[in-house]
Amino acid sequence: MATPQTGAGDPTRSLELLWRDFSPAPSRPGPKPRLTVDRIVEAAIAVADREGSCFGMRSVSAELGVGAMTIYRYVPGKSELIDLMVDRVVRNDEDESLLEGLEWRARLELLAEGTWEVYDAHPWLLEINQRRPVFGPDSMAGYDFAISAFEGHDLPDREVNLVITGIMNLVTGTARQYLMRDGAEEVPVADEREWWAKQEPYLKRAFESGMYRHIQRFADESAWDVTAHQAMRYALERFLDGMAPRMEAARREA
Amino acid sequence: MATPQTGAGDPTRSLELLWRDFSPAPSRPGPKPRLTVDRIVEAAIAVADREGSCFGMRSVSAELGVGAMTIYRYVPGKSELIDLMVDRVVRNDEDESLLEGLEWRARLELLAEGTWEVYDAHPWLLEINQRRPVFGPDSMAGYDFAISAFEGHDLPDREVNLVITGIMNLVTGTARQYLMRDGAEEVPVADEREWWAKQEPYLKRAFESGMYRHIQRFADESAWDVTAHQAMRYALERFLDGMAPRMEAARREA
DNA sequence: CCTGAATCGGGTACGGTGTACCCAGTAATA
DNA sequence: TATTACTGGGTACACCGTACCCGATTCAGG
Repeated sequence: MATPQTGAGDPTRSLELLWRDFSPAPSRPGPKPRLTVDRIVEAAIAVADREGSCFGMRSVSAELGVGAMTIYRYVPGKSELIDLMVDRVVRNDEDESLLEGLEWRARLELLAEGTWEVYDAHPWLLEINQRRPVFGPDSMAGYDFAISAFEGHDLPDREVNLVITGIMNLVTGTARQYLMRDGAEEVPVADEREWWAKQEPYLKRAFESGMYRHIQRFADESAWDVTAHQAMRYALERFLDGMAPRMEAARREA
Repeated sequence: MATPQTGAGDPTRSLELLWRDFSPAPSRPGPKPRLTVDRIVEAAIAVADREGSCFGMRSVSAELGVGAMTIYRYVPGKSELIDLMVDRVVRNDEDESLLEGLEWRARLELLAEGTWEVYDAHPWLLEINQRRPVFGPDSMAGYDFAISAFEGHDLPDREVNLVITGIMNLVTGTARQYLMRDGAEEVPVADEREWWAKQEPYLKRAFESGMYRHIQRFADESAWDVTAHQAMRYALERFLDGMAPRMEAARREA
């Protein structure tokens, strides 16, 4: 049984670490610290990526080759560490000039694809309670980019907000259904097909029972051949189709 | 730190329990069982609802007034119990005749609202790994109802599937962002407003730094006054707007 | 009726988690 | 050099899911 995470520890502590300035510390007595917060965050991400599901603090310590409790000198607790990991992982070093001249739709698609890629690379993100997000420099930059898609349009701020969260939630929701890894210790159940094969006899019996009238006509086997990314793109495209007339109406007359 | 769940234990065991028939058991030696699977599932749901975040097996035992290990006589483990809870919680006892004559759009909105209500009543659902879902009688009925929305239309099976999962993921994603409870032991951080107030000084400093050019023009305070349900509805309506022309094109000529 | 067998509920214990706490060693300051 | 703040490591605790064992209970067969 995996032990996923709640995220969002003491926000003050997290925020201090997220926005910490890097001015050289005044020289102080005592041994020089062997670690840095950045190295710990980096290591924790590596561990979380590798262990598939959630990670343990002891694993992070081991990754860094230090004692179990040492990292607590740098980071107040696991929740705050997760806040740091989240902000680190959404960092985007792409050259902003590449976006020059992109339409709103292309920009929002880019937003969705970028978010998708992050989830694809770091599925453990999907197990984190993202309610009450703690905004760090990189999450902020992400939101800033999202807003840039609406330049040249007079869509009300409130609606801009709704659109962005809509897209994010759509991507997150789909990613959660398809990308989330199993807990580390569980049997990997080989592939998807085997999973459904196990259910088949029960489902078949259910169909034959005569309840579930509509599902019955749903015979086309290939209906189920949907990749995670296709599902996300389909929902996204329909959503943007629905946005199009509104964006057109809000286009600022030059 | 809460300990959310992975769901999906041994699927065979879960399926056996989900689709167990209720023919009276042949009389066997040994004392009569004091509990039933149903009572355990019911109790576990009550505990999960009350404890806000995830529940412990010992709490379920206590709720039923039995020893810690007793429930393991009825249910193989926590994961399988969760599978049962999920199927129980999506049960819908509404009279199907109420749906008579509803258009596809109204039906899909009903699907979304119903799902939303389930999440609202049982936020712990949002912490469960729903990849590799185990289909029980009630999940099946839910899917059957979803498909019924497409009656009288010749939308390809594959696309029907995409639409349904799209809506479900959209609702789940939004619910996850807004409805998810904090872990039980964490400070409740009172209200939402206090949470953002804590972040404000940092965000303000960030704005003043001059990076984040776009977020800066985003001055309308009321832009953030969005309820969870409004966010869900907005995304849903745009999605359905995008669906409308396709549904129109697929309407079966009578 | 009695006896054997199967099942039940409860208790103990194990390995895992996050982390509070203490202690010895280190290195910059006065 | 003496002081002092700070570091890293180890131990220990409470909690989790649950494997295992044992005595009590109640049926089926003789």
